[in-house]
Amino acid sequence: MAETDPLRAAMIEAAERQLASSSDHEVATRAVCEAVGVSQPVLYRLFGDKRGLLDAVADHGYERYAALKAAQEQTGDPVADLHAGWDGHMAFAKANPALYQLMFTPRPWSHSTARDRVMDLLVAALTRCAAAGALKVEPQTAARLILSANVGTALDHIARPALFDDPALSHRMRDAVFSHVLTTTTAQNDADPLYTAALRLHAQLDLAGTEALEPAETALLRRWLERITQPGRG
Amino acid sequence: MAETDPLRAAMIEAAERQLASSSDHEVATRAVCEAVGVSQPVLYRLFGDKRGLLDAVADHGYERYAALKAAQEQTGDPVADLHAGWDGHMAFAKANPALYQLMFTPRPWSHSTARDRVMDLLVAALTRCAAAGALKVEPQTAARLILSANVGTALDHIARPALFDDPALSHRMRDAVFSHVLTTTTAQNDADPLYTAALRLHAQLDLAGTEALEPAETALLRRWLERITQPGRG
DNA sequence: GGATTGGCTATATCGGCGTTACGGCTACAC
DNA sequence: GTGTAGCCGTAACGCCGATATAGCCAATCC
Repeated sequence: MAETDPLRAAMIEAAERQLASSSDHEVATRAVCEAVGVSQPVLYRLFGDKRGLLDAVADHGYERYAALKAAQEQTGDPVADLHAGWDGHMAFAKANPALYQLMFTPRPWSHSTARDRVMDLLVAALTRCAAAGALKVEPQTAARLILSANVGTALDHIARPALFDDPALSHRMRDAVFSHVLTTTTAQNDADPLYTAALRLHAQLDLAGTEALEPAETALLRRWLERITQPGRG
Repeated sequence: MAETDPLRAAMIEAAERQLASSSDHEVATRAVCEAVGVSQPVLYRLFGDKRGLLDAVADHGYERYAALKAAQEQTGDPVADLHAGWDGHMAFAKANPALYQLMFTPRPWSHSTARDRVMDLLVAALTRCAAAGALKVEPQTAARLILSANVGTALDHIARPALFDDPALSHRMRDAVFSHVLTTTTAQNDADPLYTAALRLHAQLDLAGTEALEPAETALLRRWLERITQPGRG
């Protein structure tokens, strides 16, 4: 977090600019060096490698992504925030396609944590939904489903020449995944009330904790709840 | 289809081999040339460009993909075939991750038609479902949804260190998307009977055609059906 | 039958890339 | 003042994609 090196930040921004403007989504170390007026060895001292530079660019992209999300998730309704989060994700992908691919497409030997941190954000938003009793599955599982669908839809959007039927596709996918992850809002679909109640309590413990139980007791309770919501782990 | 140039095929296979074995999912034109015993100008004569070679590798990957699918979709039940198709897609991605990314990840300036042809295959499978009255939306829309979800899930699978919970995630996603695209098999969910009947008739016309109407009449009928199933297009 | 010509090949090369060894510079320690 | 340690730029290495050039071989034509 203490990213106070101005030179490092300048090189990251230059790299991101060149990544966005280059026609083949490629960036040359020489170009970013002479863009900020330094020579190549400083790049290798700061980032160690070209991959290190790209990882830093991806992490910087996460910072912007997180800032964009923090400026938006303010509603009291967590499922409304979840819907807005999906649309914000798609907007981010459409606005910065090259950076998006750098962040969310699998790169070999990548040490960037952008994707994992995005998923942490999503898990947090989903935990708030679970605390409100709106989640049918564990937040981790739901997050992985939602993020995968979001990435797939965004990459499809990037690959196409940006045809006309964009938002319809995205919203269709969003509804499809959400309806398999969220409880139906109109009629409280309690197919397995014990399961959903355990999920809800677990999320509440994650969010606020409790002072009524000792820490050891709370930990044991969490394990019991996990055994209810993850029956396969014995 | 008349791909009878053995040298071209050998170079494509060499490139695919090196792509799969290289740690960074990269391939060098020099390496594929000396792997088949020719020099670089023949590569540029045959493929014009490195991108041309990669496009050819991607298209060859589609050939294997299509062969794998043709050897499998034999059941009389089209929705069962659709489920098997999803699982086959995931298996293909798991078996050849580098080739999969080459085929399904957006590359700038790519002239490969692998992704489009995969979607054509999917549209055909979905048209069979629509002819059986099992589809709720147009085959094109359903295909784009399914393919996007499939790619997103497969890339998530590739990015992760291949943890344990693989098939559960994939099948969850599959069920989520399919249930928003297929009619519920247990109870014939005819929320909009006219719409679904129009879809079904359109698919039947695509599959078999009709001799009861003149060609011009059939064409007009198709346009009417499309106006029913795509009310936004005026 | 021998010269010619056109297609195809390999050699050699160019410019650019990622990466690093090396020498010089500055700033501080004693 | 002198030694020293860290930092920087210059220059170079090896690899890559792409190409100009020259040689080869076979078919063709007089």
